Amino acid sequence: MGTIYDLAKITGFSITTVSKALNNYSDVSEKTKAKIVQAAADMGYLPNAHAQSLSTKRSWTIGVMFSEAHGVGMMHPFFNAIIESFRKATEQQGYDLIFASRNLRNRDMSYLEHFRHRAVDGIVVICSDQMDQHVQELIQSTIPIVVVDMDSTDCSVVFSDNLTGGELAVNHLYQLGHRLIAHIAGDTTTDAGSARIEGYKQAMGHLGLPIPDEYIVSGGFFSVEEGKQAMQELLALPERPTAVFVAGDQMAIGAIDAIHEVGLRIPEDLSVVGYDDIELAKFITPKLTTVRQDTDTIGQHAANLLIEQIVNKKRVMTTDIIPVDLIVRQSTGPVKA
Amino acid sequence: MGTIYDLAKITGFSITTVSKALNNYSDVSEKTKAKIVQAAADMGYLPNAHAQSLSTKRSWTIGVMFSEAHGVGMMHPFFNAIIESFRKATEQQGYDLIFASRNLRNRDMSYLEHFRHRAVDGIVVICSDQMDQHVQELIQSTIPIVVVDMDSTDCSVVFSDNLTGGELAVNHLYQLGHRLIAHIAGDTTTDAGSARIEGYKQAMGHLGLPIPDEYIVSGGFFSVEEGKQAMQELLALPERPTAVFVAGDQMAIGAIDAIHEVGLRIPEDLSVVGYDDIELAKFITPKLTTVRQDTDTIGQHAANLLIEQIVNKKRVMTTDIIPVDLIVRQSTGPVKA
DNA sequence: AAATTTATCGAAAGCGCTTTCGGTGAAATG
DNA sequence: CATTTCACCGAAAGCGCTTTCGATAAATTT
Repeated sequence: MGTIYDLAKITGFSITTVSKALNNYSDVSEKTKAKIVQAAADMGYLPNAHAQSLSTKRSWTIGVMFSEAHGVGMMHPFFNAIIESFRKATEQQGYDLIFASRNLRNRDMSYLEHFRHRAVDGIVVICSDQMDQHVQELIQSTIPIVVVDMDSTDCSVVFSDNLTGGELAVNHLYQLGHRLIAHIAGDTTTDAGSARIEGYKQAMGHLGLPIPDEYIVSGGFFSVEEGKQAMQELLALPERPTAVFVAGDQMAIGAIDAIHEVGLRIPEDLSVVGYDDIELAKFITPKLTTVRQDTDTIGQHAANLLIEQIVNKKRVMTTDIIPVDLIVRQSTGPVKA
Repeated sequence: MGTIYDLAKITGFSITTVSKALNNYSDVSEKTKAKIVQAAADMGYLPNAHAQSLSTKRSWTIGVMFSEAHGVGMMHPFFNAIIESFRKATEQQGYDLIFASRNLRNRDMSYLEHFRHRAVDGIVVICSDQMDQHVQELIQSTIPIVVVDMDSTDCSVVFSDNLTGGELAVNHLYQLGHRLIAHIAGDTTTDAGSARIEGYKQAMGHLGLPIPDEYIVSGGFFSVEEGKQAMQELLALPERPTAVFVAGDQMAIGAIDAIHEVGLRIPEDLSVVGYDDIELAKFITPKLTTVRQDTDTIGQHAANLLIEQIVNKKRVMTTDIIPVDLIVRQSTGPVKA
C-alpha cells in the first residue's frame, strides 16, 4: 500500500505537493507531477477512500435501500434489473453502491441513520411503498435522493406509466373480444399496484364494461405464490372471466400455473396478460403477453436524477414517468366463440 | 448531525471521554456514560464511519465482486439468491456490502485496487471463473476472501456438490428407463459447468451408457437463450435423446421452449431435468424436475467463512461443499415404450 | 535596475474519531 | 497517619488526505 507520506519521502516533495500532483492541481510543474505520478505507480499507491471522504466530505458512494417489508429483497427480477441498470450508470461516474442494513453492530437504527453514518452522497430507494416510515424519513432528509417505482411530490421519482400500462392490457383483451376481464392486482399500498388497478378500471369504464367486485383480486406483493392463489379465487367464481390482466409477470406465472392445474388451456380457455416483461416471459409456456417496463431507462434516469442532485448540491423534484409497451405473445387470444 | 466535539462541549467532558463512553469503555463512570449517551441521543449524534475507519483500520464493509465477463451481473436468480442470503448473514454482524466497479472516477482500475482503495474488510466473489485475472489477483492478495461457486485451493470456497448433482440427475433419468440421455452443459471455464459435466459422464459411465459426442452441447453461460439454442441442436440430431440433463434452470427453460416449439411434449416425448431449483421452477409448465442448490446455506457459509477470517485476522482455506437435492416434478417421466 | 508578475512549492490546520499514557483525587490498606 | 490501590478522566498523537495561504525564486515588465 503506502501513503501519501511515503510518496513524499520517496520523491522528496512535501505531502502537499504530492497530493496536488495526484489531483492534478495546476500549481505543480509538469516535471514534478510526472515524477510523483510515476513513483505512485511504482509503489502501487492508492489513496485511502476514507481519508479522502473525511477531508472532502464526499464519499462517492450511493446508498441503496430495498424495503424488506414484503420480503422481496433483491430477488425480484424487476427491481433487480433496475438496480443493475442503475449500478452501471452510477459506476460510470465513479460511484459505488452500498447496501446498508438497519443493523449497525447490534445497534438497531433507521436507514437514514445508517446512511448518515456511512456518509453516502445520495440514496436510491428501489422498492417500497408510501407507508414505509423509513422511506418517508429518507425523503424528508436533506440527502440527495431518488425513488423508483413510487410516486411522491417531495422528491425525485421515476416510475413506469402504470396507468397506461393497465389500459393497454385491457384494451388489448377487449380487442380480442373479451368482455369478462378480471384483474389480479398488486398490493394497493404500492403505487404500482394501485396505478395498474386504476388503469384497469379506467379502461373498463371507457369500454363500458362492468367490473364485478370479485373481478379484482389481490395478488399481494407480486409474488408467484400469491398470484397463483389469486387466480384460484378467480377460477372458483360462478361467472369465470375469459381473460385476466395480472399486475406482474411473476404473479402471472403463478396464475398460469393455477389455470393449468385445473386443466384449462391458455389462451383457448383463458387469456392472461402480465406486467414487467421479465426475461423469462418470452420463453415460458405459453409465451407471455405482457406490458413491458423499460428497466434500463428507469435505472438510468434514476441514476442521472440522483447524480445531478449530488453534483449541483440542490434538491430537484422531478417526476419522471417512463412509457411502457404492450408485448403481444401467446398467452392471449380471441375469446372462445 | 454533530460530531464528538459538539458532544464534548455540551456535556462538558473531553472528546476522549465522550469517545470512550460511546464505545463503552470501562474507565468511564456509569453516570457520565449515561449523560453522554443521553446527550448523543438528544442531538441525534452518529459517528462518522469514515473517521472511524481511518482511525481503526476497520471499515465494516465487504466488497462484492460479480464477474461481468459473461454479462450475468446480478441478474441471475441463482447468484442473486446467494448474495441475498449472504447479505442477511453479514449485515447481522454489522457489515455493509459494497459493490465496487472497475471504474474510479474515470481511472480504470482492477477490482483489487478498488477494494484496497475502499479499504474493505473482506471480499466475496460471487460468480466467476478460474480464468478471470481479476479474481486470481484478489485471491493472491492478503485481504480476507471467500469465493462462491468456484473451486480453488488458494482460498476459502463454498460451492454445491455439482458432481453428485449431475449424477443424481442422470440416475433419475435412468431409472425412468431413459438410455439416450444428453447434456446441455454450462461453460467449461466455470467449475460448476465442468463439474456437472463430470457428474453426468461418471454416472453415464457407471450405468454403462455410451455418450455420443453430440450429446454434450454447450449452453454457454447458463442463459435462457443459449439453453434454447443448445436444445435446438439436440433436436436436430438423427438419434434424438429421450432425456436431457440441463446444467441450469434458466437454460432448461430455454430448452423447454425449444422443445415446445417443435411440437414435442414434456415429459411424454422428452424428459428434462434442470439445475438450481429457482423459485419459478415449480410454477412453470411443465413443473421442472431439477437439482436444488441450497442457496441459503451457501450464502450463510460463505458469510461465516469470511467473517471468521476477518475477525481472527488469519487466512483460512476451507473447501465447503454443500449437498444438493433432486426435486422430482413433472418435466421428467418414463421413457416412451 | 527596480518593481511586478508568475510559477512552483510547503507549513499548517483541519476532517472526526480512537487509543495510549499519564494524572488526579478518593478509597483502601498498613 | 502514611502509603498504596483504584476509579475516573483528559492531553496528545495519530489515522491519510485536502486545501488555504503564504513564501520563494524566476520571469516580466517598466
